[in-house]
Amino acid sequence: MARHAKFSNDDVIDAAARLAARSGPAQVTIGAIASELSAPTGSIYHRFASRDQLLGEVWLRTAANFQTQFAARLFAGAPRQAGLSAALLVPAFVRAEPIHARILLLHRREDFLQGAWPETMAQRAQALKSEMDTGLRRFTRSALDRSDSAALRLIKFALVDAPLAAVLPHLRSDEPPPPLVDGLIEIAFCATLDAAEKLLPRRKSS
Amino acid sequence: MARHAKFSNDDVIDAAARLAARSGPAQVTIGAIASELSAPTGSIYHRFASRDQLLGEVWLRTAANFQTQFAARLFAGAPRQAGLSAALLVPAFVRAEPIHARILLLHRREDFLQGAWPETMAQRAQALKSEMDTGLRRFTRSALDRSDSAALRLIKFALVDAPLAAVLPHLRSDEPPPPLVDGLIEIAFCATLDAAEKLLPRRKSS
DNA sequence: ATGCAAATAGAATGCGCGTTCTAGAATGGC
DNA sequence: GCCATTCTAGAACGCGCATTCTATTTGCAT
Repeated sequence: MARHAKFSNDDVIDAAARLAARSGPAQVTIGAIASELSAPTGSIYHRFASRDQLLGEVWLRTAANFQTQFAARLFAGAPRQAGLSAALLVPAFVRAEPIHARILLLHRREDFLQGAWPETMAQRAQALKSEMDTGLRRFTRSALDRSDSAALRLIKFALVDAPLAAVLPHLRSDEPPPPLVDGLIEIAFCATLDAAEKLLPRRKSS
Repeated sequence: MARHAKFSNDDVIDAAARLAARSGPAQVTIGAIASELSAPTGSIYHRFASRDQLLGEVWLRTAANFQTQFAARLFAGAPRQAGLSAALLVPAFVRAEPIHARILLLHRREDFLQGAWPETMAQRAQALKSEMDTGLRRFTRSALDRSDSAALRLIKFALVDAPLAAVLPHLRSDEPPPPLVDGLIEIAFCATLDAAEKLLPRRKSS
């Protein structure tokens, strides 16, 4: 019925993702994507209604990819084991998919879309966020037998914040994190969970 | 001899800093600064040769401010005490000067000046970086009696990366970090230094 | 073969922002 | 009081980029 697309939807997203990972979302101009693909600028708009739609898609696809793996690890086995495995996903993800990792961890969501997100994408972003929130809450209950905000904060530090911190310098220099990084994450994870069990009384909801 | 300046050099930097902290360096346009000051755009250029010069100044002033305090704490007393005190400067700085903290910790240096830094500012930035590097190296020697890269990486995690991670969620939501955050930082700091003393043999330079 | 749907192709448009330019006003030394 | 100097004031310019518009091409259904 019609001419075949030379540049697929994913071709465009991939090109945008490469640019974003390399030099940040601000450098992802329609012109830059076009020349990365050797395509004319107009063709981009046959796939995406606007630059915002495209950049939002880049971010959402990457975030969903990471969160799926994270959630899978978080509930595979005994809490302590599974939690550590989830925490160690962070450096593993950085090594396996440095482009996606740089997109997700090196830039803030607001740098992709400065203004408001298009309605349907805002919903998808919100869905990802609640998914992560309820996952962490569920994990906190199973690991500490509590779900107050202090317990949640501790778990989030052990599972997300500390791994991110350990990996960040290597993301910035764009080199794979050395094995030592996994050690740092494990140290922080164990120390935080030990402290949580020691300091926080169980079965109390402050 | 001449007319008095209505807007001082620091007035301009402060206005730019407020805007950068509130909505990121990309939103710090000359027009935005001007309207923040109720000044005409032209006046900005009587103080700074270009937007790059101004934004660079914002970043450098903030970084120098933080680093001075950090270095002071790092060598005030016994290593373990002093190190913890330096690590805890991070949340203290966020509470005391949220604007400067957001500028320094929430955005990357490259988001302030995308291209190359003006020569003299590049030198000042480099000087700050080496100052921090040698400070950390000196601290590593005094705390662990080593200065190989593994020891340095551990110390940097305990002193910089982990505190940053603990504070980051609160910077994003623009609320002062609760006291619990100091606890997290202390836990990570002590665990990392304990592990370093246990795992790394002393007086070896790998 | 032929027409139409859906692409490619890239020039044209409009806008936002950094920077510069022109005018007018204040200040202090003479 | 007058001049040189340095500011305020804001309009004007030019460039880069998102978006749109006008061809032109392609391939399947008929």
